[in-house]
Amino acid sequence: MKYYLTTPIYYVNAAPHIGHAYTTIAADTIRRLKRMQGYDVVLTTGTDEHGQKIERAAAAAGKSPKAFTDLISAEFKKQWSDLGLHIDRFQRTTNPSHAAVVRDLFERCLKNGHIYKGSYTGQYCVSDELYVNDAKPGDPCPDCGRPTETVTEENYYFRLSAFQDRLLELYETQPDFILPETRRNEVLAFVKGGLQDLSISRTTIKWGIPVPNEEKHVFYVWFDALSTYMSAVHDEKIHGESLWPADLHLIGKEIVRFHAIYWPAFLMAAGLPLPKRIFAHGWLLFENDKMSKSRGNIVRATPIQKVLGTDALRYFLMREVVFGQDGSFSYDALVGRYNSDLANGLGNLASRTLAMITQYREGVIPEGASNQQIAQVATVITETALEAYERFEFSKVLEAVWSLISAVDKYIVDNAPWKLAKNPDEQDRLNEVLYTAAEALRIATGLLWPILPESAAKIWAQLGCRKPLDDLRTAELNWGHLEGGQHLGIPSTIFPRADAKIAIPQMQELEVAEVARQLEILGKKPEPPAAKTSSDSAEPSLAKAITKDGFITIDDFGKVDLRVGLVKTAERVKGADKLLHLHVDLGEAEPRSIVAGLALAYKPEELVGRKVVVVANLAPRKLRGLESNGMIVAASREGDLPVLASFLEDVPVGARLK
RNA sequence: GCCGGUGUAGCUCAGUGGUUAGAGCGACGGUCUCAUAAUCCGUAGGUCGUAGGUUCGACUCCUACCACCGGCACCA
Repeated sequence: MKYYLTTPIYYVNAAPHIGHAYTTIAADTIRRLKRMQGYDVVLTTGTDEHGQKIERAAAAAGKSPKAFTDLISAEFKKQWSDLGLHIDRFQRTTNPSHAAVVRDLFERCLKNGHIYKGSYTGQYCVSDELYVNDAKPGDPCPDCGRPTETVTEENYYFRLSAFQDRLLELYETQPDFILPETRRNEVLAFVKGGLQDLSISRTTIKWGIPVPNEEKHVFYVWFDALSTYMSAVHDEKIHGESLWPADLHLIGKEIVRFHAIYWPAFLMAAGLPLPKRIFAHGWLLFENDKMSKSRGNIVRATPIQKVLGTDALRYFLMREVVFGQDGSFSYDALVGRYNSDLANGLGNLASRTLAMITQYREGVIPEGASNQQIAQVATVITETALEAYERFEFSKVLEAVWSLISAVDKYIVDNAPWKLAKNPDEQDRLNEVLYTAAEALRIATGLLWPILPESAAKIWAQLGCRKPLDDLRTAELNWGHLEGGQHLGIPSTIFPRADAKIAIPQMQELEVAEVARQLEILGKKPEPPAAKTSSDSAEPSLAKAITKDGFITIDDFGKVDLRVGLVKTAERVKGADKLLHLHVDLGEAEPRSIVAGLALAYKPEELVGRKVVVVANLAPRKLRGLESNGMIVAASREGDLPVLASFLEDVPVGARLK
């Protein structure tokens, strides 16, 4: 039986970080689990390399798109190999074999009448390659906040609207198509709300896969990217069984819609088999904050690996985070888990068990009976762990295995083999204790292999087991498979205790170096995180006004009429979380009516009587039916609340800023 | 605004209509000595978000409210 699973293909506008690693580590774990269950497993990952954003990033780095994406794609590939992840296929959207599959998917949909040509005039966000319906010229992008550009484009459209019923039927008949259930409910709500046709081509972009028989069109990112799941295993078979459809798409929760709605609809339209399951995991937070570029709190995997080892990272991610929910990363918690669970728990049990067999039995695992209670415990726990694995409940798997570890620790103390060793009449009992401990350790190690492949292999070898863990099958986790008479391997410490005071600064230093290295590869100069936002976000749409040197002229600035205003009234706008309706005195005949998105940051009463900076000559517009004549100036960073510009000294109402 | 989720010991979480609400980690005390100053044993007195209600009895059921999170809408 084959089992085909995928990670998302990662967008090469950023270098790999712990979030990418989280998904891919989980995929590697599932891959090993399925392997242990006897499947012929294939795991695919890759890189998503097309789009205007990449074109621009490449240009900024002084490289051709191809050279740029080659470089970053190689970074991802290297990251997985550094982390010891077993990747079977690494697919790139720039791979020629991929383009053929995309065109084929398109032509099938076209032939079946699910694609038509239409045209779109409106606002477009270059950064997200997103059409922003209902936006006006100059409006910012709903997603990233960067200014949108006005475009008129002829596009190919996918008739997504026609698939509402079939999608709902899919979710109905296959309740576990989307997991966890909260994600399924969200998708259901979204689809029930009605689906709009989807534009699947772009003429504004050159860097992409050309649409068949078209000069100007290239495929839109999702039509292109999702197809890698098929192109990576195109027409491949294992023992006569086709790899497609995928058994599992492992994704992050931010891309559920594309995988659970668009992708099955594309495949239905093309008359191709659908993937069997989509599992969306949660986000990794940094000390309960969202990790983001603008906060500068993104963590990389490599520094952790270098200081504590890959398995420490894998263990932490799988144990601390409930798979499917958001979880939080911190260096303290990482080192805490490492020391208390890995060093004191698993590592120490291996160490004491092997040491005793070495000292008392010259490194040979004794023959004879084993303790029935421990055997029973091991059997039950193995069952529990395998069931939890089946549901991808990795933290429960680990809890179960650790309860076996503590049962064995207790058993050892209760039986005090060091006392038995001194008594010639107790040699049989000593054999029993040593064998029991070793066999329990073997089973725990086998169960842990999918999550801790490196350390499991070490313990396995130290136990003297020869068979590669990759060939271990779940049936061999039954009690009693350990051979008496087997010679131990060479002992070594698996998880040396870490001193948090040393390890954490070490990781943080390596982190700084890694960030610098990645920035260099991306062709960006290292700069302090706080300064990054402005250069990042401003460039696209100001391009026309900005001169070659990146400066505007005094005349350009003069066009903006900034005035000091006094807030006279402020109230919340009904039905909008973020909006406040203000009346602001600019020294004119009447206070101006201005609607501002400040409600999350300020209470209405905090604003009344406050002096603010107003863009006085902004074109009027209506928001929620309220006239807005101007804009309140506030400092804002992506993901943060706005902070009003204000004055330390008193200034008269109506004064111009220049 | 609509829909959904969460709120339990310092931290991470489990939990059931009913005697004194649990686990792991951390902390403190003790113990063994095979072991990575590890193990093992003992100790932790937390208004089970707030306020009501149903009930003989609620942490567990209902209602309202608060906080946080997510989706959608709105908006930026």
